[in-house]
Amino acid sequence: MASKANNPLHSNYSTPKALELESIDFFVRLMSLLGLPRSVGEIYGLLYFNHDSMCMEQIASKLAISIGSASQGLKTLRSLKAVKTSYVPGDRRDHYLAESEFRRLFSSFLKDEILPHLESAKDRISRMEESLPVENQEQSEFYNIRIEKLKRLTKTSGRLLPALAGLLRL
Amino acid sequence: MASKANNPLHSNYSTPKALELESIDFFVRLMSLLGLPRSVGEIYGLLYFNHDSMCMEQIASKLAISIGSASQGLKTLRSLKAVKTSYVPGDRRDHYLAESEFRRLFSSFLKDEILPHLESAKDRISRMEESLPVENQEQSEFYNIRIEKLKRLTKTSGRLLPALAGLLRL
DNA sequence: TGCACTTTTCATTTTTTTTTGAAATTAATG
DNA sequence: CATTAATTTCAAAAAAAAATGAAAAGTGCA
Repeated sequence: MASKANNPLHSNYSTPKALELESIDFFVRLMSLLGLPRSVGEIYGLLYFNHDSMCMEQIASKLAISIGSASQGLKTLRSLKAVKTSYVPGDRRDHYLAESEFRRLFSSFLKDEILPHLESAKDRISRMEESLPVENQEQSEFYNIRIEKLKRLTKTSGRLLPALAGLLRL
Repeated sequence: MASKANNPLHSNYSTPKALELESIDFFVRLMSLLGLPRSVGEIYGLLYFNHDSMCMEQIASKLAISIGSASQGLKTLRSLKAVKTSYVPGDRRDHYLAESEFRRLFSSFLKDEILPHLESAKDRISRMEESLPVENQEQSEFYNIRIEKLKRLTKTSGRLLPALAGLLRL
């Protein structure tokens, strides 16, 4: 414990409680908007205002969640590039810091969660075209217009979303 | 039934089964991406390739869902302006058609689901600023930078999202 | 290599969300 | 205005998602 006080890597400042709670609240809501579980938001919210890195056990006990949740949540955050690990000499545990560039988080999110759906949407639209009735003129017209709109939707999304992520240099 | 065959408002064309299934599949996934329940996607997917309007009972029985689900789902779709009702003479039931302009759907979605969160995020950030410690210089610096990033995130989102909805004139 | 510690995995439990369907409400018709 | 049809509501059931925690797997150090 004395070593921690002397270690320049540890500032020993603890986040003010009220700030920490607001932060957790903020990110729980944000992550839930992205369809991510509560625990992921809690972990990121906790790390976001923490000057020092934390190991998994600290995170779990501070948030009063299980180590299973913490492990899963950190895995998700790592895959989103929303946390980075920091090396702490003399400690073999992994230590985590929040990646405060949201752009990374959003662009990984787009890549992981949205783009795969866009891909499969294209396939689905192709299958729709194959299943169109050939006979009736008036009727085909209606179906073609609808399919055209779906194509525009996927095309526009495929262009707009990555551009959006790029704009988010916060 | 003979009256239906003679009624110009009813084209009597039924959507090809394969097309209908692909459509339902497509919109179930899309709606689920927006956090909306399966039944909402099913209903919209069914209506999207239907030339004629359908009443709630028809929708529920075609999709094999309860009338409770159908009622709830249509309520959601109405609030998103994703369906419109059409008047059918001599029938007191409501009849529904898909609104095929996705722009409406997305802009209502933004207004209903996203913007309220942005509002409350602003309040939360204000509270964070109030709970900052006044003492330590070095430490305040860190917190201020983080809070600044949150502000930029909410400001950028508040500008970008409505602009995005505008761009979606599909 | 073997030990001790750390992290991940995953079957089970808990919580949350969605669906159901019957009762209540609303609205149209004779 | 009473009857009947259509729709909504909502408590309960079912399904889906998330959290738990103990066992398994991984990892570094002596």
